[in-house]
Amino acid sequence: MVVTGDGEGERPAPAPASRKERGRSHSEAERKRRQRINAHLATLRTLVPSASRMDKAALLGEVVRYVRELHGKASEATEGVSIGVIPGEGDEVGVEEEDDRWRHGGHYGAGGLGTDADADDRLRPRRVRAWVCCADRPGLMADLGRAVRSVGNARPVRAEIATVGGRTRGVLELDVCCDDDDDVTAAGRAVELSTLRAALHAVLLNREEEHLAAAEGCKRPRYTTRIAKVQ
Amino acid sequence: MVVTGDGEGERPAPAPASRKERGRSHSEAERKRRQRINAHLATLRTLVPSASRMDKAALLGEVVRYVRELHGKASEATEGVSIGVIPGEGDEVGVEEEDDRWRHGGHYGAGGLGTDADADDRLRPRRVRAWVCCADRPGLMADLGRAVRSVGNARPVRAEIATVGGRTRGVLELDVCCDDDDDVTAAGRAVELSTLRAALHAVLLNREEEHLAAAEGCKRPRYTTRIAKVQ
DNA sequence: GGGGACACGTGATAC
DNA sequence: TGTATCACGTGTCCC
Repeated sequence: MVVTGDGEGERPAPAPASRKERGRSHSEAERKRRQRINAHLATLRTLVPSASRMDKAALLGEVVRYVRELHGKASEATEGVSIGVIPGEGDEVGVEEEDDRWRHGGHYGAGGLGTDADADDRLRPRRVRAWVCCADRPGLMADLGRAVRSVGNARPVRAEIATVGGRTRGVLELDVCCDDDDDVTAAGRAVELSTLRAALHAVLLNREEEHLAAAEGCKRPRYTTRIAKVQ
Repeated sequence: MVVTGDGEGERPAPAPASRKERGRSHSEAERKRRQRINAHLATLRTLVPSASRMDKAALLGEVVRYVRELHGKASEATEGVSIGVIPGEGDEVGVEEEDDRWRHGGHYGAGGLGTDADADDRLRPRRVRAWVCCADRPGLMADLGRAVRSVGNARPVRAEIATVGGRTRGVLELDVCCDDDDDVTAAGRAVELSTLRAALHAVLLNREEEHLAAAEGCKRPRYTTRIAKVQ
């Protein structure tokens, strides 16, 4: 407890400026600083998707994830232009869950405080990467969009579509979030993924002869790559 | 100071659980929480460019700016398909620096605490937007990538390339960062930009007759659009 | 009660 | 010297 009297009874008597006054301006400055930080935190809460009603620490974790998500894309674009999206010769469709999440260069201090992100790993939306490679055709984009929407509460995070020589490859990254009381069981997750896979397979099967012919007509390699963020 | 004895001398005697023990576990948990937050903060410090050696509040401000930067790009892509990237009829190349930076919806609290991000505005990487519009041809992507790399320490943040009807437009956004003791003079900045511009001009001039002929051969417009949905 | 999360005031410390 | 930041322990409120 702070002594109620204003006099400097005993003690080393640190300064001529009344100790009480100093303490007051001090705590006031500290309060200012705190609310500066919290203001920025509140701003971040509005910026980062689905970070409302989050713990302060969890919010920061989500911000880390979000920044990594975007930051990673940028450096990926560095390598020329994302060769991963270049379409191959064969038709294919794939869906995979990325659970090797951001384990690069974390360096959470030297000490033993590496357990901070373990708790909310469970509740976090899981990153799913889906791709399809087939002959290009008009309406392919729309079909891919439909495929994405076919799986419930999947948030498209990023999409790349490249078309070269009439062949198209689309790579989608989704956050499949199980916000509320959805089934987070392995079975529930699997059915969502298979739904997405089936939808993409439908996209693949949709190629028609006229489109094939059209693709034949244009031998010249044609790139169209697009890096987009959807929130 | 807390009384050193373990006994509950007088006072309301709050609980049968030794008060000292409770306080210890309490402060311990609080410390745990603190270092959880700080760990995420340290991670953010490594993720956000030029945010090392920054005040905790300033760091968060920078994070806000960074997230807004990428987030803004995302919502830009939302409008259907970023019509800005649709190629026009004439060949052109451009380089411009975006200095109207993120002055939208700041709302840094109502008070006078709006001065925290002013200091590091100078050291921050500047955003450069470069574009080229020409006839499509194989290898255009590679050439653009080369053009980007031709200017030192330029980090590609985002790239869009759209090809329609044989005409291609590529828009690149770069962070030209002057981290260490590089020349931040106006002359130094100008030479970097002109280097980039020259490289892009070389890309533009590279169109050859065979590519033009090839472009004639494929009349069918080829779109690459994007699913977009923003909350 | 017990645990988590937050704001607060305070001592230490750097420029 | 004042004026920043930071970590710490504590009180308090809410599941």
